[in-house]
Amino acid sequence: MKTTQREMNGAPLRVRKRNRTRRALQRAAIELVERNGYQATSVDEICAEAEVSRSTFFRYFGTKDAVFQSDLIEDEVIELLDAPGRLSLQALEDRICAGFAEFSPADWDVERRRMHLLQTVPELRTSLFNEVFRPFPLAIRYVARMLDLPPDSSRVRTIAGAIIGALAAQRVPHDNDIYELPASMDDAIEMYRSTFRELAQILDQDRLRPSTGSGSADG
Amino acid sequence: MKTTQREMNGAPLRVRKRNRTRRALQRAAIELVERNGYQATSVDEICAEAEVSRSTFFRYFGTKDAVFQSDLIEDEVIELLDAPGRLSLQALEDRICAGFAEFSPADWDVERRRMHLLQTVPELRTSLFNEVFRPFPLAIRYVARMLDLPPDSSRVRTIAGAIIGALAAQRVPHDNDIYELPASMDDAIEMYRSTFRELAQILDQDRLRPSTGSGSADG
DNA sequence: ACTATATTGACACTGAGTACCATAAGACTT
DNA sequence: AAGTCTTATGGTACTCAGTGTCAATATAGT
Repeated sequence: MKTTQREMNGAPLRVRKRNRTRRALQRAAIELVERNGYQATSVDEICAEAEVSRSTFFRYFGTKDAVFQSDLIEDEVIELLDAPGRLSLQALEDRICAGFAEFSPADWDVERRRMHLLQTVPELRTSLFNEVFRPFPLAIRYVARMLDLPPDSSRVRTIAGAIIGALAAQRVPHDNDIYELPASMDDAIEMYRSTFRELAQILDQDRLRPSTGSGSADG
Repeated sequence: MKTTQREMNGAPLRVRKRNRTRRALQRAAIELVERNGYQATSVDEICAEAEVSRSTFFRYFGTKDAVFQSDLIEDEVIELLDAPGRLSLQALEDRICAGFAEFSPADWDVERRRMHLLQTVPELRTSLFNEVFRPFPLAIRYVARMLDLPPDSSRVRTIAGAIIGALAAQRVPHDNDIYELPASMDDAIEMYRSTFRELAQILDQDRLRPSTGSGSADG
């Protein structure tokens, strides 16, 4: 048996404390910015609210806006999408939605408020960009495998871009509108599935593979 | 006649000086960052190189990274796309490419180096994001008019997102690849046209309009 | 209890961005 | 050509984000 001092709850105390500090900072940051705005909230105030020192903040999050980046998704999704298996738009949809299923309701609440901030606070556009385009290489690989084409081919980039763009379109504000995330996870999943249905409709799936002779110049 | 002190060259001296200062700062910034990197280049150094004061820099560009944002495109393109006329993917392509035609070769050289920085310097991802999604509201309006659907409909968002995404895919780096802009404007235009051809192929244009009865739930 | 290591807090420093004011330079008037 | 209004510029002083270092503390394993 390896467990020496660790409590029964899975992870060792150090790790649990680390996670607690991390979440405390994230929650404090979100609440303060919701209340007072992004500019008006200094890192010092966030630290005071979370009861840790300035140094600690920057040790956890390299920058002020990093505290608003999600750390829930992605890692599992990446494994999920790179894993072997059936390759199709439908399978892609299923795998993405499966990723959501791991959210706890509490996580989802934080996630919603966080996303709301990303959309409304201009200074956080960077984070929004990262979240939108982080899946891009992933999409490239997936589409390339799906169509059995090289990942750097023009067609693969275009299709992957179209898919990412269509999904992002649900999250990127245009003009001054903002798009609230759905209240429940189930609604969120339904939103994604709905987008995929749209996508499946507008894509000419019979012609996704190159029709051998279109002679595209491949910039 | 309104011209009193102004020289013969069109714009008044003030405006010409302003443009000169602006371009001097942009050129200095690009050259310094190309040489020493983004972090290692301070605003003070850029000012020294361009021979203006710090205050002036921030009066021209609110932030350090704003000096790397393009001010050549967009305004004309917006008018171009919002203008009445034939509405189709082909027309969209033509109008976008027409926007490029206004670049001078010197402009294009700066533009290429600028875009290269945007792709390689992580700190400039924000700018890249802005450039990529600035046309988004425009695309929404255009697609809505093209399909005669309300701009906030789910289908319009999805299609506009797919178009923007496909175009952006040519410019957004994935993994560690970077994508050089074509050396000549003509090549650039050809790259865009090529992407539009791909897009036209993968989109099922017969089904872009809602087929009256697909009953999509519209998140 | 003892030791090694991870975590934290405090301090000092650089650079981005803001506010304010005095001055210089362009634009228009007579 | 001088006078005046307006706008662009430079300088100073300030706040806050972000980095580096070091000593102090808390935890894990023995």
